[in-house]
Amino acid sequence: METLRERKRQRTRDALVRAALELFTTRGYEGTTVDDIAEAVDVSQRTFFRYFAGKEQAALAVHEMTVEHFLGAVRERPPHEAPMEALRQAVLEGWDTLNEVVESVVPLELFLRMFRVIESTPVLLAAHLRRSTEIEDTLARILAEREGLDVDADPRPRVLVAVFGGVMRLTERQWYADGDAGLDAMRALTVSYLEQVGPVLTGAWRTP
Amino acid sequence: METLRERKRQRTRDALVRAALELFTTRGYEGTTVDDIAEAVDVSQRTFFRYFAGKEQAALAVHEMTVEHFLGAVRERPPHEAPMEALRQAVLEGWDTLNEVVESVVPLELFLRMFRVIESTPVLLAAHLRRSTEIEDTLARILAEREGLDVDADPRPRVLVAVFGGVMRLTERQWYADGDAGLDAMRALTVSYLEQVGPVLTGAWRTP
DNA sequence: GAGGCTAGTGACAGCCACTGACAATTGACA
DNA sequence: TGTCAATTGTCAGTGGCTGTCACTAGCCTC
Repeated sequence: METLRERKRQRTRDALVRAALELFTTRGYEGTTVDDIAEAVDVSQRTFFRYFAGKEQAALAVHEMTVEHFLGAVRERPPHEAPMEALRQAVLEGWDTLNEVVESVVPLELFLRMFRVIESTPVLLAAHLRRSTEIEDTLARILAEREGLDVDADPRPRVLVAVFGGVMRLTERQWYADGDAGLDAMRALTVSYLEQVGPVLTGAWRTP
Repeated sequence: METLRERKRQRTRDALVRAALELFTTRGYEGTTVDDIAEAVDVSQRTFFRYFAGKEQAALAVHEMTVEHFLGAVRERPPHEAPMEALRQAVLEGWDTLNEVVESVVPLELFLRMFRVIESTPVLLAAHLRRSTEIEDTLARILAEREGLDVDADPRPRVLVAVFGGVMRLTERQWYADGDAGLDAMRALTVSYLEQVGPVLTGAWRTP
């Protein structure tokens, strides 16, 4: 962020994200046109598309920042932790420090509202899920390297990450279904669901 | 499929699906316009949209039939089976009998080619994944009823299905990555990944 | 500090997915 | 056979997205 040019560019991009999220969370995603967003920031529609590959990308831009944050947390977990525990700690750390990451662009509250728009807008949810599978691939590679395994020869990293990813998406979905829950509720759900994975596989449900 | 009207309608729909899949698998999804498909069947573009809510839906139409087939198989599993085992048997049964389901509309080989187009086309993959989460919700309800549980009070059905779903999506992804594998390879991957879920969670990877 | 270079932008034209409205046609059924 | 309902084609329009081209503004060199 040195030159004036780069600063201006960053400011335009942030302004577009803010305007987009503000509009999406009030008028809805489909109810907002790209022209609306561009007009709110006073740039041309063409310029919007020079910053984002599509309307979706603008909607998911802040989310993407939190993903990078989470991946960083995973990479910095101590090597002695078991793989699943490393993932668990990294997500929890992610929720706990989400505030700082998000607030550099938009208020946390706007981010949470946008989260719900994503969950409730089919095309956004779809894009979010697709991105999640890409993240799973990255995660599998990180874990494989951690454990000194070849991710293409040993299926275990991918299987573990698949299980973890499945539970994370369940967490998001249920957090959304819960209504207007906050980050603390998200954290609690994460803990709760992850600790059920083991027991649930035994299958002796009728005799608790 | 009684009246002439219903038969004609079904024939038009099947023709659209066949034409769509044929074009998608040769020219690619993005490289095919709705007009192309409509023209191939000699109907207007407007008519296409009376049969499908969008280009995506036509691309996923055959897949949707296999989903219904799978859900039926789950519902008919004997009640004494443990939940995860019921899911496991139902998927395997699904792969084994896929042929009969698919061939009523398109050749199996075309379906498999289309499967690869879905996996490699971002917007289609996204739509497919979103549909998968809806299926998971249905599955959780089926399992809950099976076990006499309240799906909203007891998280276990959803957690189990989330794990299962995660592994299934991994299966699809790896099957695609394998290149030009057939249904038997898909079946083998399913078995292999599911039996690794238990061991993988213990986390003692470095001492096999 | 003048002039050239390049990134960023606006304006315009055009493609394609998708929708609403209306008129024409065709099968169903009394 | 005539009426009703379902199906279809045509047309017009919206919105996401892209290519092109000329213009401006920050950057860098001499």
